[in-house]
Amino acid sequence: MAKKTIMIVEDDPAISEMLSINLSKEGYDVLSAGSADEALKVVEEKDVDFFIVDIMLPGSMDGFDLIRILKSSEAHKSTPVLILSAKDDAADKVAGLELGSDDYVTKPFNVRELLARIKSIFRRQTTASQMKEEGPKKIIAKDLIIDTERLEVWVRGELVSLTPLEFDLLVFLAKNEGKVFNRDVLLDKLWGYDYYGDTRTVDVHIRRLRTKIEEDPSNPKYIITVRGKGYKFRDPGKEKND
Amino acid sequence: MAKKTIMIVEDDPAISEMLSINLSKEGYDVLSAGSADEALKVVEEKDVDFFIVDIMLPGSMDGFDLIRILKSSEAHKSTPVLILSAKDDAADKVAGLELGSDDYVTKPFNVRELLARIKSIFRRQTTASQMKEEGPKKIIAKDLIIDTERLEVWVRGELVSLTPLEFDLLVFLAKNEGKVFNRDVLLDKLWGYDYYGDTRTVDVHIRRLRTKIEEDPSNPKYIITVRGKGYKFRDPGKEKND
DNA sequence: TTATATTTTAATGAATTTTTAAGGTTAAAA
DNA sequence: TTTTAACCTTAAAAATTCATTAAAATATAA
Repeated sequence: MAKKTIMIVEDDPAISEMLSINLSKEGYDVLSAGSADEALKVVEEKDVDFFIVDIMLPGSMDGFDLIRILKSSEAHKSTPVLILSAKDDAADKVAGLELGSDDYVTKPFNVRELLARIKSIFRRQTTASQMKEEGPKKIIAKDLIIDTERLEVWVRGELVSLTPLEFDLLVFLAKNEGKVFNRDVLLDKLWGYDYYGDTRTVDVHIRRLRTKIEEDPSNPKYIITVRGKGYKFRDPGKEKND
Repeated sequence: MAKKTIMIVEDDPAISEMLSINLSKEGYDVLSAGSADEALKVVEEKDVDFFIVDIMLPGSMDGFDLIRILKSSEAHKSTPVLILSAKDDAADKVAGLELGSDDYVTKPFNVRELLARIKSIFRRQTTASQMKEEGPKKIIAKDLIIDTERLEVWVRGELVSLTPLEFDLLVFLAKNEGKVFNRDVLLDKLWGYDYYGDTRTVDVHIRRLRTKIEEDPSNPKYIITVRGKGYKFRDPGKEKND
């Protein structure tokens, strides 16, 4: 059987090169691109059997856009795609899987594991469609409805407009109703491991979220502060502890 | 929380000192070494939680050698390492990443960013260890329910509000039901090894905890004083033993 | 590009938590 | 009984954490 060709689409040259070295060592042919545009150009000329795609890419297209284009092309509609991402965000993961990606790996990753996963994907390269459902499409908590499919949030019958970050934050907290998350965990989950900003930035987003979904933002019913520990989502409709 | 110790391995005293001052200001304990040899000596005697390593070092070993040795030791195989380098060389970066370093910063660097990166590396380290949650999510002792996920405590059907320290103290004692801890051990476990305050401060927190969870705080059922020895948690539901 | 929306930083004050300190109480030893 | 050491209790000082706002920086869309 001919050598398989793997394309890495990743803007960090260090990661790209490290992957390239390791994949070559494993016996794959490797192509690299630093952006989605570049990747599409290369794909025109070379045969690619597998894509490793970073979500965060420079330029007008991100990794999702690239995957969308690839999957809509005749040549690559069933070529495996593995997503690399800085954040372990369920929404991103779902989005990727819905686009037809085969795996989702969070940076920083273990190289051995990554190689194993690639091998495994090649092995079971049958009809993929093993999309695992992650939670309900709609989250309803009292007067709050979060539609994760339409990306809409309704409060007391009104559609409210959230920014992407606010939406992700709300969905993450709501999907883990009751569980307390400290700021560091939230930064990792929603901003990604390579976020170098201030931890207080979480507070500000919580505040803005509250002004949008709470009746009285200073006395929140949904997004609760657990002093010294973090924040949690509460469903005011549910009764006490069991 | 205990203070983290960062070791700087850098031969340029100007850079070393500048980093040292800034890291101290951020609340870290700082150790310095001017060569790999020196670093290895210090590591024998002191606990180090993070290494900042310059690649170009005087003597027979360079930064890569040092990292290789550290990573092969049991004590530091998973201690974070940040590489400082004068050249923004992809090959060096790759080599560093392959050795297991966590970040790579090129001189001259922005101090603010460096501090942020260190913080971020610590962040994902702690979140990684938080993943392996041990013990049950709920601790139940007679009329007392401790929910370690929601960070809630229920007493006789009522939700009581504890401060972070009170909560941690209660969880620690309850997880070790029956075992007696003296004040010094409690200070070590809950305040951190570098706490230099009064040992009586434990009494005060025990007192406040009792007023919140005990029916009669002066005749406690849950948090028992063992005179001359310390405190222990008891489950009044269980039968007594000698 | 400019304009607009979003995100981050920074700074203040308020509220809560933690520590200190000091006198009171209790239990065991002298 | 007296003494002593350990513990309890309370109040106030000190430190920390959070909410809030506005402005600066950044990203996105027109």
